[in-house]
Amino acid sequence: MNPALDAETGLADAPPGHKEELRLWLRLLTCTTLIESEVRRRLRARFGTTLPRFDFLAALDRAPEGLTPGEVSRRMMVSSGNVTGLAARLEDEGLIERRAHHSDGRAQILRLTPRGRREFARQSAAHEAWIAELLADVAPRERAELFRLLGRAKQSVRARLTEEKP
Amino acid sequence: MNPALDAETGLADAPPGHKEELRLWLRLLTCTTLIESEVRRRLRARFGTTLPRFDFLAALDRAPEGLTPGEVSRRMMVSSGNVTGLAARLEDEGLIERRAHHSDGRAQILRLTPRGRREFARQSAAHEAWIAELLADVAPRERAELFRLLGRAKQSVRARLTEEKP
DNA sequence: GGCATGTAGTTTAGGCTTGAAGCATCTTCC
DNA sequence: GGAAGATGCTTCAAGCCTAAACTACATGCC
Repeated sequence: MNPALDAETGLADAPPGHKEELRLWLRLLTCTTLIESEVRRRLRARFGTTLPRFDFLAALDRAPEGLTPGEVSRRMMVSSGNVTGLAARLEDEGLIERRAHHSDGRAQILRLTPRGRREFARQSAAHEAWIAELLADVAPRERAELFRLLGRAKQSVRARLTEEKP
Repeated sequence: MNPALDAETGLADAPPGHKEELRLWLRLLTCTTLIESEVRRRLRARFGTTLPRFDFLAALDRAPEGLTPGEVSRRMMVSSGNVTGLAARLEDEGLIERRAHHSDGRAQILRLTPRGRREFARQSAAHEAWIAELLADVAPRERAELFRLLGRAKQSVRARLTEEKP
């Protein structure tokens, strides 16, 4: 796969149709960055934790029977090496625990400890309220439309990704 | 199981409207992450560079007179300590150069070198094409609407941020 | 069984990122 | 002029993140 490199785009003053997609992408990125860094700030200030840790607990919270590190890696969309490090820290803090997999000798099962579950419940409630607060000025109808259009974008991107690794 | 947790999503109870904002946020984050990690992958594969470096060059490319590190920090929305490190690496690679500020003894001016400008032009053309490619399935009308709604979201978030630090 | 191939996790080197502490310089206000 | 505070930048410690190399186990095929 080779995205048709537009010959005319080489110079700064070239105004091809592409510019619009670029502006859309930059705005998407700005929105995400603004929300994400505010959430990081608050997680740190209120709970002394970080977004990756929060996301990790969230993944486990949704799977009461536990998850393998590989599954956590896929759900969080991060590398498996990253999961190894995060899991070690969370285990040290007593928020998660490891068990051997019942049938696969290579795998493990990670689960929230009772304390991890309690901690996450507190954090999660606050987190949900923060998001609602930050997006309060987007009317319900606009939110629904935004959600739909983002779904479209997601689909568009995913189609291009799977295309090139068959 | 914690009775305060919703059985389906594992998320804590909250006033009814909140779930929707959360789903919107998660989708926004997924979209951004998908595009961003694909762009990182391609920048690495094709140009042996990284997204922060690319963004840094982009900021300087838009300012022919050069920028102070502080200005770069604001435009990239990253900490000033971060800019220090990136600038050092880019200077080592000969892509940017530093000059003393004409009037402020504390400040500097960072500018692209000719080589930096050439490098960025190459990368930028490819980057723009990638974004257009990834978003190709979003129709022009949908793109415009998405852009507008994201503007609304951005505005909503920003209003909440400035609110609390007067 | 036994080899080839694939998959699950870990390790490692290197880069990115932040918040906080620190230094130098600038600005303001007396 | 000079003190007090603000601003620009760097340094530092700690954590996040990835790709690539590696180990250990599993599975398929003969």
